[in-house]
Amino acid sequence: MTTIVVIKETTLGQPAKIRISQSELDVMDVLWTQSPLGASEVAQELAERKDWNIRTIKTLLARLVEKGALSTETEGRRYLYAPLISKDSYAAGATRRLSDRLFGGRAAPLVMHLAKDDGLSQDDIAELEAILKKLKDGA
Amino acid sequence: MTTIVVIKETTLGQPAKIRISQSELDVMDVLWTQSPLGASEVAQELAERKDWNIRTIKTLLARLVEKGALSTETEGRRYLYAPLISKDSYAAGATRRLSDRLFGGRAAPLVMHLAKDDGLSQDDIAELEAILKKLKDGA
DNA sequence: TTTCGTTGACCACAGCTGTAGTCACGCTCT
DNA sequence: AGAGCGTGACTACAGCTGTGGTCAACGAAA
Repeated sequence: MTTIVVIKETTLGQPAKIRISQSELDVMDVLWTQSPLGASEVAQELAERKDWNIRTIKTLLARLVEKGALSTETEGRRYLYAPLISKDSYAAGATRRLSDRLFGGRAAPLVMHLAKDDGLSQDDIAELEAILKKLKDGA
Repeated sequence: MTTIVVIKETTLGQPAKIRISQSELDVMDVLWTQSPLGASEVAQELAERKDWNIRTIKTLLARLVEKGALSTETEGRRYLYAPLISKDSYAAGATRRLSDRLFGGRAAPLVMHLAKDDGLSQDDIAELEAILKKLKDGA
């Protein structure tokens, strides 16, 4: 007997290119900081930065669930939302895409852009040097 | 007599947040490499990478002109297109936005993401170290 | 001169995004 | 028991994006 195992694409490689829009990212940020939260709690957190109607936030939450970026858990008659993808992995993907797309995957020119225009403080520079040292030793 | 000089917003600060979409960026890339070019020449360059109908490319060119990302120059009865914003300045803006949005403007975590996942070769590391040294000396 | 291919101008249309509105349902307060 | 209010489900709608079609005009080829 032959067993055929079908692996969904979404389980391979990148976390299934979920596209998160700008506004959606604002919502994700809240839940990356603290989760799970209900819609109104998310709204409360966002209120400081965004002047959004609660419906707008609910729409964004629903879209994120639909896209597979958030999970829901029922609590009473409402949902509690929590991220399904970590900020770290999202950031890694976004960074890589930018680097590939604009700099042919090379990090140096990217860092140079950050450096220009007051992008890097002395602290940043020190921190980067530490990272590089570790990388060199490690590899 | 008083002379009033009106400086359009677009001439200040950032190059007037022109939003360039993914596909549009592919077109810009061609013209950043070589310009000015007519639509069919752009299409020819893109043909190697993209399977786009010439109309699609013309639409993208038109939209980029409309957005102020490209200039046109008439040659006979066709246009020659050329970038109005440099790849460098676009890349700088995109990098800064990413860094601000995802890493609170700090470069270090960004570089760490590049480092993970085989993002940095030994050459890259050496290059970055050189950049950092220059930055430290310069500042 | 008739035909043809190329060009920009304008149009199309579905999916994504930003930003809500409406609705029915079930708690909570009176 | 009735009135509000918060909840998710569904709907709306304009602007952007991806992708390409139509059309009239013009220059080249036959």
